[in-house]
Amino acid sequence: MATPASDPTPARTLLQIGEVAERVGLSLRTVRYYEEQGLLTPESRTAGGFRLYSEDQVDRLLLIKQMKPLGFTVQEMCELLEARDVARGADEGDRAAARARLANYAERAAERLDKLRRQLRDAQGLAEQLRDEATATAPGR
Amino acid sequence: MATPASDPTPARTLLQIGEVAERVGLSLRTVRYYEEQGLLTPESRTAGGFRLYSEDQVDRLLLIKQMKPLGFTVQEMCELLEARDVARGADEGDRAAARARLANYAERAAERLDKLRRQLRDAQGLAEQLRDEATATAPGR
DNA sequence: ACGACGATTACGACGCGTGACAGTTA
DNA sequence: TTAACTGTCACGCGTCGTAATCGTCG
Repeated sequence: MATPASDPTPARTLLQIGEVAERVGLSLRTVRYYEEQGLLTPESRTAGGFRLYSEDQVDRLLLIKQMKPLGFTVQEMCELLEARDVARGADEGDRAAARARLANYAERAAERLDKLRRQLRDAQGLAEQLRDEATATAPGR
Repeated sequence: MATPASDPTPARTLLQIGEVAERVGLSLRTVRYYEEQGLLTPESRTAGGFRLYSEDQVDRLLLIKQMKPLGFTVQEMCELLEARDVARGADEGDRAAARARLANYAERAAERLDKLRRQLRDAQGLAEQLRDEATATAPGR
């Protein structure tokens, strides 16, 4: 299933960093930066050292990209993803704790969402107000 | 008019920076920083140099605070506010151009809004997903 | 003259990347 | 050969925090 021990040859296409960056819409530098910060490690490397990424990792990067607007720092995302990994892992004991941490992050995400929503409302009114002022043939005088 | 020459004593309460900062919810430092960047100049100063702000300027600061979430840089807000000032000003000729610029900013604000909305949607799904993973009694196994 | 408040200046730090470069690999 | 990739170091930007030192207000 998720971890097919019966399939020794991982024939899944592995991409190198350029492909990945292009697909996700990040620069090579940024992808390496994220790695440096512990956000994702390439699944493997070529003999020569080229990074090789799986499709899952591309998804992970996309996830990261979606998370940013929530105002999470790289470090937070790092911890969050790590918790998620554990929560999906095999170790029953660790999973509970990891899920708790995940819940914690989920809650924070929800808070950020609310904040975002409020900001959006404010900003919406503000944008309208701007438009009004811009298009008013003559101000209130 | 806007400048009542017949009222020599501007009895409007002027606040000094501490009051202003507290009301708006910014630090003194930030208020001074905004001034440094050209966002707002205190209406006047005491003989000794203390900054004095009008109520209008408090509003302006609140406006600025609401604008930030839209991703405008301080410089952009600076230009925007300046355009607004001119658009409200007396000079008929300048007003047209200023309103055009304002419209430009309004449009950009609208774009940012859309972007915000999209991000919000993404993030919303993401937060749910997180919650699901966190609360799942057992993952898909 | 006292205590709260403010001015100015300057150094620093955090978060998030972005070059630039010289060497290696495909 | 050429394009893509490597690691490393350092830099920049925006947004303030903080502290020192000194002046002002009532």
